[in-house]
Amino acid sequence: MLRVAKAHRVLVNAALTNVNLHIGQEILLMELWQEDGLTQTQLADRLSIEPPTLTKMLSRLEKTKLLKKYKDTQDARICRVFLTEKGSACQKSVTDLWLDLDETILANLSSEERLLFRRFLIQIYDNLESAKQSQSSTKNFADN
Amino acid sequence: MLRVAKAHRVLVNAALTNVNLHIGQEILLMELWQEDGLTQTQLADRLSIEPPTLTKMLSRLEKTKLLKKYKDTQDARICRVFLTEKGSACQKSVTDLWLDLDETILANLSSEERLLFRRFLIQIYDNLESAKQSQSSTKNFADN
DNA sequence: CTTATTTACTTAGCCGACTAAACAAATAGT
DNA sequence: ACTATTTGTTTAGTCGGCTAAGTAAATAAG
Repeated sequence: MLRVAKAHRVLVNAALTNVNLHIGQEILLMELWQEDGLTQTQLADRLSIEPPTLTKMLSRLEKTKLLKKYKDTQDARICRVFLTEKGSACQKSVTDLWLDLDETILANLSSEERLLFRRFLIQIYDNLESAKQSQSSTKNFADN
Repeated sequence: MLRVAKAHRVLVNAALTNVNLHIGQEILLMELWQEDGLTQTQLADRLSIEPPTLTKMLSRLEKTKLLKKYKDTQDARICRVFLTEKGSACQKSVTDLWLDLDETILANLSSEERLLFRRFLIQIYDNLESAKQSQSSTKNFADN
């Protein structure tokens, strides 16, 4: 599975260089295409990354003028992230690229098989999540 | 699938900190446990990583005294990588950890389902590899 | 009202991954 | 024999990921 993930990563990376993006930046943009003006905390949550990682990514994306950060008017602690025109513009090319890759990945698999594979992935994800839960709870226990 | 890979990574990482290893270092050590004294090129090939990545990893593992590099006596360009006693010693804890995680991942899946899942993964891996092939061949074509 | 705590984000520093470019040693061409 | 090329590794610099520690603003507690 690790090999699959790595091979996938390599292909995504190669495809993204044509759009002048680095790997990881595309899924951040995808969240914004779905909902613009998100808080950094919301973004970090949806991407399952830590806040410091997000800070760096945002500053780089801001440098390439794909997005902008604005302070919230209600709460001065909060920064909201907005797409620029350039950021909105590259949506189609990236989603096309993504759909293409999805199709090559799942070639030679019937729709039943794809569904089954998806079910397995969900099961495994749940297993991992519950393992993480029990792990962190024992850690909290040790803290007392 | 990306979420699964990421969740997996998080758990591996948490487990490895107990053994004082960083993620990625364990699979490098696994290759050496299987065959000691490998060339850096061989190692990079087996890990599917680029030589510069390996150089850094090795220098860090050498700093923590888990392995040593020696120049080949036949060919002065070649460096061969050998485990130290400390490097050999942590084999059991890591493989145990790995087997444990494998079991938690695949919980609630029958052996038939596991086999099927494995088949899917192999199919997808092949798809990715052939896509990479066609991609690099068009690139070579463009170079002429 | 003043202090403590929580919340949102940033900075510093480490690691794995990459590319591009350099370097050194062995081999091939002439 | 001397140059050119290939092969093996390293250096420099970028990016995504993390933790630990810090800052600033909002809220809770006294």
